[in-house]
Amino acid sequence: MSTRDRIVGEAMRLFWEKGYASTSINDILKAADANAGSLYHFFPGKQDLLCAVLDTYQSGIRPMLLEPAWAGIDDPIERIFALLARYRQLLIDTGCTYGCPIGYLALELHEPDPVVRVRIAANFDGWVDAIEECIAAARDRFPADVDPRRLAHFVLTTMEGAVMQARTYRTIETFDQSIAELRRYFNALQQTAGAPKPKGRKK
Amino acid sequence: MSTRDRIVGEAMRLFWEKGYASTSINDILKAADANAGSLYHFFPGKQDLLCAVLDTYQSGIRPMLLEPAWAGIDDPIERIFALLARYRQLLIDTGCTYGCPIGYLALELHEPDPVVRVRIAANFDGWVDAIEECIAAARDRFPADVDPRRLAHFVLTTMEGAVMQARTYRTIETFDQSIAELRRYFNALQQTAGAPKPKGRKK
DNA sequence: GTCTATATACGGATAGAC
DNA sequence: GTCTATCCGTATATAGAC
Repeated sequence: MSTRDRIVGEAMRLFWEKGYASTSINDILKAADANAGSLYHFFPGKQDLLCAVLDTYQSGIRPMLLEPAWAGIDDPIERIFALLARYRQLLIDTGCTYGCPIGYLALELHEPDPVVRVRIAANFDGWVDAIEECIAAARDRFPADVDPRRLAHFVLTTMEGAVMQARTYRTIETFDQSIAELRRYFNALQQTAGAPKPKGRKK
Repeated sequence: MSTRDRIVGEAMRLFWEKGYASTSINDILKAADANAGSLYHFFPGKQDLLCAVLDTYQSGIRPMLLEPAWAGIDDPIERIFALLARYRQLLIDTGCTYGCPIGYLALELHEPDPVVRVRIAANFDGWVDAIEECIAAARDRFPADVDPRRLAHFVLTTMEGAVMQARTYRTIETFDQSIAELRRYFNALQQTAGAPKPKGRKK
């Protein structure tokens, strides 16, 4: 594994565990067993390293996040909740301390440089894209006026808000309850899908 | 206005605008037109000042947040959405940069001292209490198996998640859409309230 | 591309006169 | 309770040999 990859990987882990501001260049160097000269050879500064981390997250959404979460699950709606269950497991594994690394950075960096902000937004977009695909695949279970992308953003809203509370209360309870409410919302939407529009239903 | 109050007030503003870590003691001193000696006369350290800020937020929930938001609004469910509209206005007024100061701190402080974390949780609790009261006041509009506190936490979940996205995308659109989905969920719950439990309905 | 030593600034916190 | 000067650690970043 190259020095560059080690630096990016350890930075990714440390930004997640300690936050961006609280992680010093020295922390990263020690964890990656590298020297300052190496880091500044690859990156002009700390922020550029952050950009590399965010790019790595983005390109990892499908192979590292979605594919493991969706293995063996075919129903598109169940895939949504399987993804949310991954975040639940992440919280459980860390004593409800670490949740979504992107959401964390999104709030920690108050007025980030545009180069950083667009990358955070791109990560959210990639996540929402995946949820939207699931909803679109189950399109005929929902009322016609349900907007798949809007609903997908709402799933992200729920996940991030639920993670925030789990972290604050250091308990999985509020997370589970928020996901349960989201599930109930999905059920309610699907129940009302058939009745109001009995026109042109396929098959 | 006392020096102490000026220090707490400016710290509150700066923590909100720049974050806790990025706000230096010197920033606060300059903004409050005070000296280091004064600050350390009132507070042992920066974290104690943060605690004072969080206590101020908590005691201000009703007079500073709920009462203005609820002025002239009697319907308990409309009160919930009126409160959410306050956060919307906050985002609008700041170019979608600053949202809920508590949620911000909740994610910025990764592993905060227990003294800090319990104060963040207390702020969330106070907020959820208010929402729960609204839902409880409209209890008979919802199905019997709706848990008012659980649903109240879900409102907080939605608000915080929606604010996070508004900040990231620098647009009010995703915020509005998330609130619209929450409204739709509330409507769906209320529509199903009458039918499944026609027993002992009052009046 | 890797290493050590270091420049330079700023952080939180303190001392002690007034 | 207020003020100035300052300690001391750590931060990001750089210089320059290898």
